[in-house]
Amino acid sequence: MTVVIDDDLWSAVGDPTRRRMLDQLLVDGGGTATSLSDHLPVTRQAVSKHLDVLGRAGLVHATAVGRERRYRVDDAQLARAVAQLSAVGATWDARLRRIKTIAEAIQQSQLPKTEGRDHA
Amino acid sequence: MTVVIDDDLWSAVGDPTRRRMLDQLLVDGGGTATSLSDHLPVTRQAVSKHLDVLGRAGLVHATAVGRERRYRVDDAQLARAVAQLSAVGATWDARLRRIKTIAEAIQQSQLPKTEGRDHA
DNA sequence: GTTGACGTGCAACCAAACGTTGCGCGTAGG
DNA sequence: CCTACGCGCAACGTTTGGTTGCACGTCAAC
Repeated sequence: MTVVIDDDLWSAVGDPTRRRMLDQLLVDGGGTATSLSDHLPVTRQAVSKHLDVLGRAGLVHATAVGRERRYRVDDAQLARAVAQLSAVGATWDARLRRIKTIAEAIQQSQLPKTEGRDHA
Repeated sequence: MTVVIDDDLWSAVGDPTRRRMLDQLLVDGGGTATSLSDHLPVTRQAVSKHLDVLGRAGLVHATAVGRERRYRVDDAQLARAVAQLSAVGATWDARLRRIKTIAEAIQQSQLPKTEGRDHA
């Protein structure tokens, strides 16, 4: 348990702008820094830097087309990212569920002494 | 579609240190800035600031106990965060699946003209 | 009660990340 | 040729994650 997390992938996906960029790239099936910035509240430069980050995380790949630089999402890598998101989510969900169960058990058995503190 | 995301929740959970703090708090059922910093590679001050961020996001609540400040995870809010994680994951997963399906369809029907570009 | 140790909060400071503007260069197209 | 578009680079400002140092309250032991 305590799923091994790729912090690079997480931080890449952690930024709201980058998430929207990925969304956009998925919907449009690809795009350039300029085309992405058209639909985002940030400048082309900012988008370009984000694309660089996403590229280093392996989430997107670029191909030069004339004077354009066209980016596409790396399906496999995004799938990995999604897997990690749901993994962490599942872990927390499990912990929450376990806590709730314990709480109910304590309430039922009426044990005012047991407080759930195991060690330091 | 395009699930509405609470950027405050996301960014709260986006930081690796904060994720570990939440993990720790869940496992131990609560803790203080000092106790958390013992198991983390950062100082008590840094942890304190993170606790502040988590507090503003509603993910933890503090109760003063003597000279200690004991923090506990807000189950409901963390559950919300988990929901958002899996929501985004599900969205991307769906898009990926759709793309893959389209790609296969194109390959099967052998249409060299259709390129999937709808508009700008 | 005094004294010391522990836990906190506040302030100053540093580095990295996100964002901006301005500039110069290559390339496509009238 | 010359305009306009798309891009990269550099300088700069601001927010964020992190550190150190210090002062204050509280618990406990003497």
